Amino acid sequence: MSRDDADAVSDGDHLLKVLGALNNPHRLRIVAALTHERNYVSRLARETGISRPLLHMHLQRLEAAGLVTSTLELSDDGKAMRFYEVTPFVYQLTPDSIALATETLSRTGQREETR
Amino acid sequence: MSRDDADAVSDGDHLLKVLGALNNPHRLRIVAALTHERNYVSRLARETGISRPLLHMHLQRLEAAGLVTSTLELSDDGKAMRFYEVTPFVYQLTPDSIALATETLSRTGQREETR
DNA sequence: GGCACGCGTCAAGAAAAGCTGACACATGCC
DNA sequence: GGCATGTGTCAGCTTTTCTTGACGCGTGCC
Repeated sequence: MSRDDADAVSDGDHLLKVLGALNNPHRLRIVAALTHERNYVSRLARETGISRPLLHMHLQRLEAAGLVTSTLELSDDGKAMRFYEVTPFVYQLTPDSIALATETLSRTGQREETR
Repeated sequence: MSRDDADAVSDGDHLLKVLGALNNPHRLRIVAALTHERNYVSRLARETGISRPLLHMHLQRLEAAGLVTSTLELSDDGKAMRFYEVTPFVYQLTPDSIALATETLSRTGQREETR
């Protein structure tokens, strides 16, 4: 992760990405589930009732926004498993923090891509 | 608006609506602009470079989420003008606050409609 | 080998969000 | 009247986002 100043959002594009990552009921549930315990995708899929391909995509979105992280681990019986866990993020949303973040927002409707 | 406990989000559906309202560069700019000064739509449209129909729609979304409010006023020369201003909202986004809000989230992918 | 369980990806359809260009209405001013 | 400025709405197109149903790959176990 490249940012430690989690509070007071300073980068508009990043804020937008976080908002986009959180703007979905499934993803909120996923964050909630991972807050209780780290988990690997197949199990998380079963517990949340989300299909694997879909869950995969949602996790990607969350990870791209830096809200969760993943690590590939090997279970006792040799299976590769990807574990996800939430990062301890803190974002304060107020008119002022938004006004501030807006100053560092790239042009108009430009959907930012951090490839 | 029906909620005064702006901090600590407790209602999942409401949180989702706020996130959705903020998840857009134009709307962030609008909030920022209104933070500096209240404004009426036509002028705001000129200043932000957003077309009126579009701005209108964005303002509706923001208002529906309770982030801005509007009042219809009459200018000196008798024209009806709709003024918008931001509400002093405060939302804290953390894994825990989200986990909490998730408990009061309506079924799965159900996009809430507060008609 | 066949089955269970993990990982991941792709194509394609369905649904939601974003945006534009009319259009309608009202008032004040020259 | 004609023009400027304000309000609002609607139809329809474009772009994103969401979602599902195949696939492919690998390992351990009976």
